Amino acid sequence: MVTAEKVAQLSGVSLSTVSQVLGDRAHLFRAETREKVVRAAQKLGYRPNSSARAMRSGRLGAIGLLLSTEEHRSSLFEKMLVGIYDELVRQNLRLNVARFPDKALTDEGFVPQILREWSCDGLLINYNALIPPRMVELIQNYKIPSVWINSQRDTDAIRPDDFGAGVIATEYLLKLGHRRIAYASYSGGGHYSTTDRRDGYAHAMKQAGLAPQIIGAQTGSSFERSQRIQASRQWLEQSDRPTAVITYAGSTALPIIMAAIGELGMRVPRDLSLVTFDDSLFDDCGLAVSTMVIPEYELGQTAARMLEQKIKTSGQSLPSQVLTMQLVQGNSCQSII
Amino acid sequence: MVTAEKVAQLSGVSLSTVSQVLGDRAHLFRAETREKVVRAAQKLGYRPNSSARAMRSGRLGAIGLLLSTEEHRSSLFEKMLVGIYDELVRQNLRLNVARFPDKALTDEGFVPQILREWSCDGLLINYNALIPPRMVELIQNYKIPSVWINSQRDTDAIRPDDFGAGVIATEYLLKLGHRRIAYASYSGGGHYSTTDRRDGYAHAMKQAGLAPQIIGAQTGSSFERSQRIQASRQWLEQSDRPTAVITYAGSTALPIIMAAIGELGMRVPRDLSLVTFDDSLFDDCGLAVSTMVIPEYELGQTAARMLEQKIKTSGQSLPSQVLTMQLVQGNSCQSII
DNA sequence: CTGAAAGCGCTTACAG
DNA sequence: CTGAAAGCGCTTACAG
Repeated sequence: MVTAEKVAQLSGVSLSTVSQVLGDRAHLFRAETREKVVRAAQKLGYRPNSSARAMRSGRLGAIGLLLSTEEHRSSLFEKMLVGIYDELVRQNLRLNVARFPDKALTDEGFVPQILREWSCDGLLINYNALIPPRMVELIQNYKIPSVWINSQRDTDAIRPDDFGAGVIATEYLLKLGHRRIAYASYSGGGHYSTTDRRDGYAHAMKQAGLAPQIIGAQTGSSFERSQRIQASRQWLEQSDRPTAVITYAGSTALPIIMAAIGELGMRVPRDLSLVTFDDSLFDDCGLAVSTMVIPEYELGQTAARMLEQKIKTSGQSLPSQVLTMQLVQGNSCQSII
Repeated sequence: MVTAEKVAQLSGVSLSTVSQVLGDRAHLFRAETREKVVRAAQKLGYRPNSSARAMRSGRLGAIGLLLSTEEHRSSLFEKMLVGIYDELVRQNLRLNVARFPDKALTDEGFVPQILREWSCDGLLINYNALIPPRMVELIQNYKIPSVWINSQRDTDAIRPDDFGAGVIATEYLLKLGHRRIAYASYSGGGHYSTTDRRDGYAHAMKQAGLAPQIIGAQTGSSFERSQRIQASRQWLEQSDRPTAVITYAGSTALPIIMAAIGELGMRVPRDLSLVTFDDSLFDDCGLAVSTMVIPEYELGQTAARMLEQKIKTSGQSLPSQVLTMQLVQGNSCQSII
């Protein structure tokens, strides 16, 4: 193992000189001394031990990202991760990823190692589903500065505005002249977005004096993938079928498209207008579906910023933030006026 | 900040007693002493400082995962991450994620912080595209124990057997009686899998005395998503169209399905058999496409194991591993015998 | 059965 | 302009 001590020996200066030259006090030393030290460090492949530094500074130089093992949409996940990471790089912080099942946390004895040891300056907590009470308790007990991602807490949380997005999507289709607008969701799940998007849609419909039409799984249940095309076909075949549909996610839109185009000979957007939610313009199948884009990158980035803030103020509470979603237009909507 | 010292004070014992009771020497102490210490630690919310421990042990207790910023399939990414993580938990290791663009590494002066500082015991390197020579150089220079994921290096690497999977997929369709089997890829990219899967297919075709038919983008180029349905339609309309197609990924299969089913009124598998590559059975659209499954979880898990091995033997070289892919059957293939 | 002391690798006042 | 020394929070041989 190469230590600063060894660099000092090789370059014939003291340990503290090495530290200062390689740190932010290089300007205090003669060019000659600096050169000697830098050359020796390079030759030996010296890398300062981050633990030693952390001990001195009292800061670990890392934050932890806590993930549930419950299913979550992975592309979302990656973009958020990148947003977090980019912000951390700016602050010279490392990113520690941890992950454990909700179930483990209901067990009284279980304390995950990221909480048990002091190895991060703060925590980003990304639980798409419900947050186990015991987790909140553990974190409060240990007084770890934390920010909750995708959570509806009043403080120290950040999430996208799912309700507002439901409204925006609906009003967009209303403006195109649609009246029979449905909302479809084939997956259940305890996350608030499942209800919020739907409620935003229903709210906008009622505002326009129209009756909401909800298609698909109710909260908690979920359609098997293999049944989704068939289920879509059923409601698409009815004579008073909607002229436009808002889908919970791209994965909801796909079987609907398959049923409409493949089985019933319909065209999009000629016979059916579509708007979906996703993390970017949903065009996996070659057809660009107009999308309410979840700002995953910004979510991650802002969460990281909030956490840095909290770490600086040793855990002081911050007001929660709600990020607006934007509609990105594809080729899946048509005016029927 | 709560230190072991404070726990010692509160419980009226010495610092070293606290350390030993909370460590793995608890059995050496009287039950009464143990209780006192544990209670005090709990009351104060004591968490041992991992840096201090790391300094003593000479091991950081963490490994680093290096990611390229170049596009990669995100769901793959998540499963691999989980495989890595599960294995690390078993060894009580933390996971540090880092990420930087290939371009940055061509810059002579740039050394990413995960390499510049000594903050991990070893590195998992996941570059789907080409590995910048400078990165290899940096890692060798610093003598960091490393394992390369998705790389064709002879040592210290792990990857799935893309060539073999191409063969398996083709032989499966041959056995079902297909002769006009095509291979389709709409994306380019420098990764070896692009060529290996195709070459495996071509190899199996030639073995069977048949001429390979490659459809779509050649290496390096890539079809825009919006053109993929149209492109698919073109080759599907020809009179001698293939009866079966192997696609590079699910994202290649989707527009083909859309063109076949939606535009040409074909059925799968009646009029066209499909096999694809993906990280799990590809049924996004409600139709289960038979899939050569990339063992992402095992890839991550095994890579982590290899790295742990290397860390123990202070970086000694390990032979590379190649993981076989399995065919998971959906409803997209039909015998035509 | 418990405690005093050394030391892991650094940084930073302080002395010269 | 450079160096000796203290100390960050732990663990572990060693003494008692």
